[in-house]
Amino acid sequence: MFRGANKVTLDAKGRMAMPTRYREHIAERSNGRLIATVDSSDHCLLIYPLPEWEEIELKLRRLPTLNPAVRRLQRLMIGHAADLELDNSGRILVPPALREYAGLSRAAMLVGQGIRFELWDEAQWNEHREQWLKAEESVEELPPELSSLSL
Amino acid sequence: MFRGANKVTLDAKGRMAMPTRYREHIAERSNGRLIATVDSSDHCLLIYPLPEWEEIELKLRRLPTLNPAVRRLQRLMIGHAADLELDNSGRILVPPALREYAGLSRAAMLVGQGIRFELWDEAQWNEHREQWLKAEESVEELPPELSSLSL
DNA sequence: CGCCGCGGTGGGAAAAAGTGGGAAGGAATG
DNA sequence: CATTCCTTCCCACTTTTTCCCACCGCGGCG
Repeated sequence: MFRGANKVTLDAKGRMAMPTRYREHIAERSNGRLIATVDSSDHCLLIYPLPEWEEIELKLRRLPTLNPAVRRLQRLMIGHAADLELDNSGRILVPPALREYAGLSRAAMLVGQGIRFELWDEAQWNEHREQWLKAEESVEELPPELSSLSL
Repeated sequence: MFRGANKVTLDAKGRMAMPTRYREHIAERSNGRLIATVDSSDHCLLIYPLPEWEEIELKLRRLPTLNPAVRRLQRLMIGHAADLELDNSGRILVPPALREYAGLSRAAMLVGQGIRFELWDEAQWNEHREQWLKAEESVEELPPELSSLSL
């Protein structure tokens, strides 16, 4: 499982060094193969080991093609998915189109989220983080999914 | 499986280079033979390897012929299907009628969607993409197919 | 306090992919 | 039957991408 927020940098060619503590797990889980795609609700990227992504893709493809909401989600997620591979130095090359979508320049945050990572531009990550904290403070009514949660 | 968005160009003769990473799969799956047809709901083209298309065509032909919506879909999809073949340089020649339907000039996007590709005029792809993203932001009520999805 | 090693970073060279042009073959029309 | 136009195939050039190597900095250990 991937956890924790890591400060990472993208070099001029768009390469990002995967923090070493994840490399072994990725290597044995998926032979160094990852999939990056866009997050449809925030301007950040989602990065999955290949096997995990394939399950997601299957779920998406099984949905009815002629439903507009389904089609939209398929186009965004499958349509923007890029194959990535760890190179000999443990880096991945983030394609220009995805970099642009997430507003990635040099300073970025790689955030572990269980089966996947999220990759944020560092400044945007910090902004959103502030907002999430504020939102939690001023919560009055919890949605039913959360009201019975024990943490 | 096909995924990801690829910037491609149609040259003056209407030829499009298939990105190399897909070529091998297409070559062994269908011997380089593809079918292009129109998308009935958006002005883009759908491109299938021949075996996949044949299944789709079968599904379409099995539907009740007297239903007007069925008839319409059959006429659009089967009626516009064109045989394509990868040439020695890995390019396909997109017929003028289909180019016109999708408003294709020079800059285009080839978008992997599982068993098929979608081919969009680049400008139109970008416009639609903006709209889809906006729609995702302002989602209030998820359709039942999506409400329990975990990605 | 210094040296050794690993992780991170950058740049350069070789290979491959994309693009365009040209020539040859075939079909259609006058 | 000949000429012209269109299509298809092939070759060569340019640009991009990928792979590899070297350097730098920090941290740990002797």
